[in-house]
Amino acid sequence: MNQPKRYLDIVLDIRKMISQEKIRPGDRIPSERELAETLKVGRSTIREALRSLELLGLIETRRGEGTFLSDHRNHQLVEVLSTFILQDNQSQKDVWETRMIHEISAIQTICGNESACQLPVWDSFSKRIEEEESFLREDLVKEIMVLSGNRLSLKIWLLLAQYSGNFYKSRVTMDETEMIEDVLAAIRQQDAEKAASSLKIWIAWLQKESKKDDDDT
Amino acid sequence: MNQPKRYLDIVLDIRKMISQEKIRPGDRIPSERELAETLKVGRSTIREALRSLELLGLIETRRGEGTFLSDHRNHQLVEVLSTFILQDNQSQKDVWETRMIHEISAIQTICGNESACQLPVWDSFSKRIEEEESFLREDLVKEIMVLSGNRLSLKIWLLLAQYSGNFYKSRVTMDETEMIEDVLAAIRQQDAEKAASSLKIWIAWLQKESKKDDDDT
DNA sequence: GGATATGAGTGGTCAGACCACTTTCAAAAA
DNA sequence: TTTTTGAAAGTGGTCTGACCACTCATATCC
Repeated sequence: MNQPKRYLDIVLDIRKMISQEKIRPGDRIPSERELAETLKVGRSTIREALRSLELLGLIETRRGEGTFLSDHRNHQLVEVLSTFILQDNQSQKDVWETRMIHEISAIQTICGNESACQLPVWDSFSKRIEEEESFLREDLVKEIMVLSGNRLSLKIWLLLAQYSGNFYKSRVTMDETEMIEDVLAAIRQQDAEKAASSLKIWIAWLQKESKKDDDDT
Repeated sequence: MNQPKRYLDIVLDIRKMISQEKIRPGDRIPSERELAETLKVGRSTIREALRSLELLGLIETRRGEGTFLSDHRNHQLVEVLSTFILQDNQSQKDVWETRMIHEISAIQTICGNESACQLPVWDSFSKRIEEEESFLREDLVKEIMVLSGNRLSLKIWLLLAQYSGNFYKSRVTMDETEMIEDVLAAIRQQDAEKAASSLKIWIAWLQKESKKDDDDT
């Protein structure tokens, strides 16, 4: 009789307890020793359940204080999973493409928002280009991702950026200033269509250059 | 000095070990006692790390046999998470939106591929609608995701689908057959523009209905 | 040769012991 | 009286050692 794992029951018990006791995000949940006693299991079993929930970002533990129901702002789950998922050598192409999916969607979202398009940030990038004061490629794209307002998409994007090699984290060169200006101009004009296509062109160029770098290595 | 949790290090250590030893899905990973000795920590700490990974569906344990690397398809994550996480309106919205980003991108990719658009799968869905033989919403969208050819995007989508509640996993109703037919028709015509907008309309409707369900609960 | 018993190895669970840390609150100092 | 101090209680973090239940390979017996 291969009985189901205790710690999984505990996970459900804790969930039930939380809903019954009306514990809200940020509230403290009973201590490990307390739970062990009321649920009539060993403390280590309780801990296995709690550690699982913690890795999922559902609870938060502070030594000396207790265990708290998380307000699940942090999906650290995604991070852990991705490091596992991406390790089976997914083609670099998929990473670039997927990151681009998020970037294109973000820039289109922004173009639908007038106030976002008229932010001084965009002018500041243009100015830096004019004055030949370089900046990180990532900074510009990150601005777009943040302003899109989708925090989950931003998280995924940040993750993907890590897997895209160092190229994305380096500075813009003279060769690409024109493409970047196209993107910035499209944003100012709130032209979602043009913004998307300009961004695509830039990213495609970046990907090609990035590949060159890889071959050198 | 509030040092970081040991078990989190262990999670990373195990991941490193997996990639270094070239352990593939289905393979056995070292026993708990072995890991405890080589990583120089107590067995209970190892277990906390392993239990976490198990809840994520990354590993699978069989009493008397050992611990095995899973092919990350596990479900129990779904139930636990869906009941816990995402009462937060904003993050729920983000999940839907992000999933849609991937879906729209996938359908556009497909429309650029003639052979994919003329697959008999699409007709089979149409036929089932005509004959009022229902099917799972997820099945149709999953087909789109798979055919897009981006495995990373597919994996992220699968993850997000787990967070999206049960609604996506239920069957299509009469109310939405027209919207679905629009999508299928656009695919057949390889009209990326129309396919994207039709899909958007359907998803928006789904999201609204899903919300109704939540309110009832 | 085939059925059976045994033992080694594995995960599952528990109890108890420290440790490091935080909070609390009463006693001591101002 | 007010402030400071510090001891105690409570918490999570970790380790150890001990069983249990189970699987599997091997040896043993018919």
